[in-house]
Amino acid sequence: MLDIQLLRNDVQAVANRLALRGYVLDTELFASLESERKALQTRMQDLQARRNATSKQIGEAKRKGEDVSAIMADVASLGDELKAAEGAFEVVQKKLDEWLLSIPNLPHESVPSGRDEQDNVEVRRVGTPRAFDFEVKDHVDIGAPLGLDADTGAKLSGARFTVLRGDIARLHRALAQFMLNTHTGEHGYTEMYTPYIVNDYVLYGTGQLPKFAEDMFKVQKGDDDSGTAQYLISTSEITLTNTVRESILKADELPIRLTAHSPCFRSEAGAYGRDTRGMIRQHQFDKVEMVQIAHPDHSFEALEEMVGHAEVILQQLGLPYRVVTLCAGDMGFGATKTYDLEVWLPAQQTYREISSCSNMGDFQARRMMARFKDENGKNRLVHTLNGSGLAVGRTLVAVLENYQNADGSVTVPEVLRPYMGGKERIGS
RNA sequence: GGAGAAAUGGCCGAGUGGUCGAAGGCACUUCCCUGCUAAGGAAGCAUACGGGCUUAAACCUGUAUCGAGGGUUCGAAUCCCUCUUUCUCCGCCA
Repeated sequence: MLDIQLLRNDVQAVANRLALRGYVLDTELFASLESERKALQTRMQDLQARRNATSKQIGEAKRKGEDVSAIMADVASLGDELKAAEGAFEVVQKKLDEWLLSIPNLPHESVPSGRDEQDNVEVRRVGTPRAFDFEVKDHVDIGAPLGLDADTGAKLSGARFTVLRGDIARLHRALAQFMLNTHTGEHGYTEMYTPYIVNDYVLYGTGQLPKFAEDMFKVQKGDDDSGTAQYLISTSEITLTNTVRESILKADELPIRLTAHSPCFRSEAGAYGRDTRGMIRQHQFDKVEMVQIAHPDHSFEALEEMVGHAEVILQQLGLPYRVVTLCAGDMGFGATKTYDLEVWLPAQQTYREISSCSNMGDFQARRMMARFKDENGKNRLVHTLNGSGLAVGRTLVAVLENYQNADGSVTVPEVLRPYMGGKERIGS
């Protein structure tokens, strides 16, 4: 959520920044809602002040044993007037809030302009794609004999669900363990285990709601759909970031670095027909997530660091990748700046997203009311960052494809062998 | 699922329908006093939003907030209803 003061002070500047990401800000709507709000709020507060003053008078008069019927008659109609004013104010305030919640974040100055992924800017390439002296297979063909079982997944749950068995299931687990151990052991993150089902207001905090309900899985207890709506998390960014909601942190607690391994559930509405083959795009996938709660003055340094943390995983796994800065038009709703890490997939002869690291600025903090007491004792909003470190399913895909051998086996990357009982290859 | 108890500021804790944004204590900040450690004294110390003033802040002023939402009332922390959470006991359960 944007700071409404920013809009009040200079709507046009905000509109211009938002235009960079292809968002058209309805400045006229804002102007009319604001003037309405102002008039109604002033009126409501005046009435409240009058009510309070009169009530106080009545209290004093009664204490002295005086007759209060005259004053009572005076305020007889006040209650109704006040009720009407409050009602009208709430309607406008709610409209204003909803509108504000639907506006994406402002891109940082360092973000390249552009419409879509065509305009993203490559920052660096690391590692050299391996030269194969045989015909490479994609992960589906390599994985099938090793226990990657899309048919059983479909039988149980439908398209975009996969069953893993045997060594390949273990390799999948090994990847998550390795990532988690690296972030906790080397990068200073605290390991977290969090709920996979969350209340709807939590999703307002991180920005999935109100706009992106169709991307989520909604759940209910038994057949009871009354009460607070609940959703499966689409990323543990949601739970990790919201751990600081509605709290006032101490400045010396920052930055808070949290990591978790969790499943992620996404409906993939609007992705019909895309990446239908294999494990690239699933309704359920595992991810090791990194979240930082940062001091606003240092959040962009923290972003660079976090990208580095994700890169370490790729480097240690020996996977070639590149880093791109997303252009304004390709960034997610709440981001001020985003780097994507893309891993080399030999079967597709291309780099595919495996991690996305974003600085959300104070956008989520404002929605969550997450603050800290600064050096002067003032409460300020924190900045929040999140990044995949990494998407486990896609990392599995990358390992299978990059480490495949001519005989159909797959070499286990060295750093994973301790997690695989010392095994050097699977499927031979 | 059943029965009962509870929810007040950073923390503890008082609160009779009226002068209560809320006693008191702890913690914290500033100052004073005291020749160390310690102790004593004074003041300050919630959040959000509106309006005024302002480049801005400070400041002044108003409103709201005592788990949440409704209601009764001229007036609610206090009375009524619903919900949430926590604790205790019983049942069920990985």
